[in-house]
Amino acid sequence: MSYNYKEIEKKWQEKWYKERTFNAKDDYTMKKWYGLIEFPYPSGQGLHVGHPRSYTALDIIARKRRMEGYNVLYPIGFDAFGLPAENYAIKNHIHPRIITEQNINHFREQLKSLGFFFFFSREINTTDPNYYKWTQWIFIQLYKKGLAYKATMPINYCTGCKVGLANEEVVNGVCERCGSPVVQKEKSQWMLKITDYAERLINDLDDTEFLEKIKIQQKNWIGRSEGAEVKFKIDGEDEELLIYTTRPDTLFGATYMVVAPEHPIIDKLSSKITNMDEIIEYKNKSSLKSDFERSELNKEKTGVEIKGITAINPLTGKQIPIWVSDYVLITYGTGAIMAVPAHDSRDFEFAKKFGLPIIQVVDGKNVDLSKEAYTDVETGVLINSGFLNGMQVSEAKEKVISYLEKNNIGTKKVNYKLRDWVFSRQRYWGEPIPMVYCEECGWVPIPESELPLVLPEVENFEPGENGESPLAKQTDWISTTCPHCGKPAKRETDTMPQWAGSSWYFLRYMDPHNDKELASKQALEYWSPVDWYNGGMEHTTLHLLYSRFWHKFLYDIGVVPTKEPYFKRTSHGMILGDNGEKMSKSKGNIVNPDDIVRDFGADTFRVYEMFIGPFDGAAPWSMDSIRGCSKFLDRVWSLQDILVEGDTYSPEFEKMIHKAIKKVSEDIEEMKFNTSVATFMTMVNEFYKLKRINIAEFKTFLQLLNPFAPHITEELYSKISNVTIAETSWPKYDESKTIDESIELPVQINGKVKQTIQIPLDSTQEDVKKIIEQNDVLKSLISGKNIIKEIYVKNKIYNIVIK
RNA sequence: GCGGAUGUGGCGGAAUUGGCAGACGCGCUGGUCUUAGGAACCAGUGUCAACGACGUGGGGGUUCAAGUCCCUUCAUCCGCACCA
Repeated sequence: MSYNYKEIEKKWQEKWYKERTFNAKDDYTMKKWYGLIEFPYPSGQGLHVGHPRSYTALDIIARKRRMEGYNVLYPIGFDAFGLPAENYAIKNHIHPRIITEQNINHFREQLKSLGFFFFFSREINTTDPNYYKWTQWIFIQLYKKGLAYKATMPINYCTGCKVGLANEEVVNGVCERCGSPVVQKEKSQWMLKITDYAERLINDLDDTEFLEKIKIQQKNWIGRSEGAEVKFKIDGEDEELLIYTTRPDTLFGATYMVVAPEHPIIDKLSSKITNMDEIIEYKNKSSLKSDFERSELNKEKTGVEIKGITAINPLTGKQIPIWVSDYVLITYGTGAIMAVPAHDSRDFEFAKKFGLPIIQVVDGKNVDLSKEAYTDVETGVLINSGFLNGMQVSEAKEKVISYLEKNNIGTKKVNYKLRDWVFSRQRYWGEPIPMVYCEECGWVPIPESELPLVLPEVENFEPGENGESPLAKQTDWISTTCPHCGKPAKRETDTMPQWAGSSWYFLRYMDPHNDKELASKQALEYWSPVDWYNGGMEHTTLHLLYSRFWHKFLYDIGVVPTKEPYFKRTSHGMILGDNGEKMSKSKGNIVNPDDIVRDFGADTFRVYEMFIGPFDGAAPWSMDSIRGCSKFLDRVWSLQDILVEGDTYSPEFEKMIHKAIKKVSEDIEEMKFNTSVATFMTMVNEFYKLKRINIAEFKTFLQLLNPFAPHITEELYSKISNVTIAETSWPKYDESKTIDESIELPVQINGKVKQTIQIPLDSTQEDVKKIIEQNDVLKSLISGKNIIKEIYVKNKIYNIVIK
């Protein structure tokens, strides 16, 4: 028989959200716990079944923490700027604000229908001027500290969205959002100097409890490498070519140089270059290539020798040719390299193709330089390398760097793959960048007293022809006066990227209605840092890195009290369609959360998503399995039919309950929710086996299950108690009562289990042996055989080796 | 190419330090009750030539004992990708 989940869930949700049961307390002397999930983008499709996986997980932890006596903060909000609303606005001529508001209302109802512990009283919305006032304020602080700057540089330009993108938003040469090709375009952009924080963004990971794979991915993304910068003289000129290398030890093997097509030396020495036409042609060809084409063509190297100039290898003194090739990137290192074809596979390939000399400088076993480069680092001995001969690679690196530094031809240098953050978007639906351009004073931030700089109302949301922001057409709004000199000036028309609002939202939750500061000092002191942040792996190199950067900056200017925003970061796996593929409209395998709540109830939905598999892994949806969870809750409901009196655990169940408290308590901390649910199911099976459960047992069981299935458990609890589960304390277990006095010991003969015998806990080998000798089956197996060895591992196993 | 994972019944998945492989759920088989069953309950369910043997992607090794440790190999997924 099914319980009436519709009525019960509605009843408890009304109580929770109307009475604001979950609000954090303002008592800053209590121990606190701040749990955070990534706030959703309120898309028109509504909630996805993937959202509740993460939300339920931290909801469980939040509810447990509250029962453990913590002052809990588990907030929710909406990351509501973004392209889908804007694109919808362009198509349907509805203001994005209106669509966003509708979507948020829909999302909020959906979230409430799942009974989350969220504090809707603290709800935030990144598109609310009272919120983005502080996003703009942070930008101005960044500007004041020189961390926001305008630069004209080649940017990734999406031909579909007509907007500049950050490197992180370009996937396989196409736009992450719309899939259109991305090309390079020169544009004046606001940039944020995240590279200044590269070292700290790596090092401070040590102070956090992020999952190891998250730390590794961030470190790889930042891409720190140690090496040297070396100056190569241009023969007969007063010019030098600066290169970066991680293998300064191989300098004697540098037989040619390569510069990126965009390298300034080409223009600088154009009068000396004899094949300028050829070079220009090559430059043009490579600038037309999109990122996608460049990586597509990465098998076949192209390039042109720059004739008329040569460089001098500073160690050998020999003249070496300079080439231009797009396998060297202007954006990394110095945009120029020394090529050591013997020990770098790209240089090797290039040298082979163009017949350039290959000189081996590191000796190694089984090296065949006619086939491939020998790139094994840190092993091998230097040869053909003058004063480095005979040294190990690591030693040679040190020696050559000190030689370079002494002779002023090079320095030790650390490089990063991370680049500065392109912060401008030529779009309407984003935070206006609070800057004014004055012919006299240059860029000037608007006075902080004028914040927020509100988005102007516009009629037309289409981007301009030349990739201009829609705001560029708002001449009234653009015209202003310079805050510095008072002369006529123009506002910046670009807006901020979607990552802006989400880079600090967790701070606003601490004090969401403050109109004097982004949050009060006391609130920041008390709630910082976020204790536990769960989100998707896809945000590891974008949102997570950006927000750590902003937070470190806010720490530096004394706004926030901690170096790191998040103490612990975990991630959830994706929920796939029932065919094992990612849910998508085109595949027709989308599951709508509303349907699940309607057909099975929120509690079943929550329990199922926790039972579906290991939290960290991808898991396919299964309508059959969700029925199993529905059945389980029906059986929980029917436990009241076999309920008997009793205010202590009965002897039959005492062990099981203590063990379950331990197991579930530990599982929740380790996010092993699936095995917790299995524990609940086993318990219910046991109660039905004896056809009884007493009130004490029932109460504990309901408390343990409550974070997973809050509605049904509160309803059942209300029938036997006049307090709610939320007001009770998390059950405690007695370690001694989780241990059995008598255990089943497997006995093996030659490693195969033949019998299990009952023995008292902690029996000695002699005692166990006596029992074995009285066992007929074992006796007959051993008799007449030669016992070679007997192994007894206390309370685990007894193995007899016979011949 | 580099980095990160994963591989266990028909399916989703369990399994402290190496110590009874397959918990829990789905599905399936048989039964009970029912006018009926996409309901409930009971029993069974790794494989096979079944009182035994074999079984955690494949091959090898260490060990009294390996899903777990070591070597090697294959497959799949994810992230990055000419980063010097």
